Amino acid sequence: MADKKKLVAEITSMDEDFTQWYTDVCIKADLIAYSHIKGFMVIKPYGYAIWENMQKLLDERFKETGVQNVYMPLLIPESLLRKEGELVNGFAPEVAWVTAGGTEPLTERLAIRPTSETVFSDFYKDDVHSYRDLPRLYNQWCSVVRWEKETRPFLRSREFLWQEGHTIHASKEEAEARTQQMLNIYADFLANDMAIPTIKGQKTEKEKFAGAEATYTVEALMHDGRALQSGTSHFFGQKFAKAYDITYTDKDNQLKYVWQTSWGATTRMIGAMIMVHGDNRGLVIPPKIAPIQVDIIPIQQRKEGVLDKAYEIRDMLKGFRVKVDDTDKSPGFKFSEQEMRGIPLRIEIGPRDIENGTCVIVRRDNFEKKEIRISDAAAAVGELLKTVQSDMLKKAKAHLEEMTYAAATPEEFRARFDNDKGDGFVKAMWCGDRACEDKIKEMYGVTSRCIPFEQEHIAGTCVCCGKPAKKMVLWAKAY
RNA sequence: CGAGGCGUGGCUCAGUUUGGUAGAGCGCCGCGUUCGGGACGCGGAGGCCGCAAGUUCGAAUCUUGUCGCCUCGACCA
Repeated sequence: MADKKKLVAEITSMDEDFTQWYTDVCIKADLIAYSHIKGFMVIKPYGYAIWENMQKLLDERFKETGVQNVYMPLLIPESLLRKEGELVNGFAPEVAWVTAGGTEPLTERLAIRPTSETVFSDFYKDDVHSYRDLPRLYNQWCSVVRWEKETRPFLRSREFLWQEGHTIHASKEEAEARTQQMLNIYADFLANDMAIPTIKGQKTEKEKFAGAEATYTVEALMHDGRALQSGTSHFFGQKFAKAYDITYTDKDNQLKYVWQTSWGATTRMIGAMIMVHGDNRGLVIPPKIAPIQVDIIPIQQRKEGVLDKAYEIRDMLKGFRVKVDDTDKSPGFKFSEQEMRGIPLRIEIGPRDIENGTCVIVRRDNFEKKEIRISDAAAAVGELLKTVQSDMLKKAKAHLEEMTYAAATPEEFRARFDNDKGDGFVKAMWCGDRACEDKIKEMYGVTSRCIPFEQEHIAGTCVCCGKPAKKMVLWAKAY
């Protein structure tokens, strides 16, 4: 098509410059605007609607497991933050501080929460007295601030929206089970709602959360072959319980420390959605979280009856999220905009169709186009949205598998990573030494993403040092 | 925090070398014609040239300082 170049002129091709493509999509799809402070972005209505849908679907899953929502203070006194050493050390470089109230300097400076383990712990300390009070399954939806050096929309902003669940339990087993349960919820949500397949596993000592005893993660693979941590769940053991003195009296009248977990997922998942599903025309949103699922575009809308028919079709599609684009832009403009915004289905309706009693329906994910009877619209849309949703997951799964390699030897490992291309996940054996992890990162810019739950035997020796290997690790360049 | 780049209508930028009446395209507003892949005509609105101090008769342009943004590294959801 002669106009093809012009059509996509506003979005940089992802093959040409993936980073620029990503930024272009964020802006052109109307998700965000930059603010005047580095790392703080405006999430526009369309972007926020995506987040709201994600929140709703996640929140439902949480609540099904007994989780309750709460809200905790934004500010944390420095003394409170400092009670658990590892957490402070982990976050110290990126904490933002409040040092004055009005015109008066504060006697103790206050941290803007980078995460709320300390606040929850401090609260639980007085809130829980008996085994009858356990478990506590609290979650909050809020924003946190971490003063990152380099920032990118959704992937790494200084303020980001998330949920943080913080639970306390009477037994170690129960807390560990909760950690796994929440990780499974993330994996399930990502696969079934966001159409993003992930690899589940445990973080190494080097990569685990500051203060955690064990950190579990779901790792997704972006279109450019880089990994993105898309949800984490931590088992804290009794570390915070001891630092913050969270005790309860058990059935046997003994004073005991609680067992604790936390788990979080962020607006970063929107970045994952963009980079997993997007293409050179822009965003592609999975139907279950798309703010608009069907965009009805009238052709020659000023002709008698066209707009009426468009509204009529909209009314037939009750139960779906439908928009009629009745602005006076040209149809070509509307097509491009619908594609840029990743709306899963487009219905074209013009005088020609009306005469035949048909309309044209086009899929965003693969541009497949077909003519259907207007009377069949509701059934066809319902069917197609399901198909698009599952096809998107299939496609993403195929990409993940295609981009996952096994490296048995240092040479094979090098061959995958010692260049700008050929990223992806690499499964390789590891001896368990931090030194090898550090060395691999230094040599290739590659980090251990996780020790997958589903272990395979790739080789007998470590891919770095050649000593006997303990675990198979999933390696990748990461965002 | 290191290295580079950039601050001029909403956006992308020209103008800065050589100081002399603030420009273009896109977008926006109005009217009309269009409409099956980013339409067109006519009319219109919109700028303390990031901020501050200096040099000068005169500064978007020169000097100094300062603030901010972008990209890439080290650190991180």
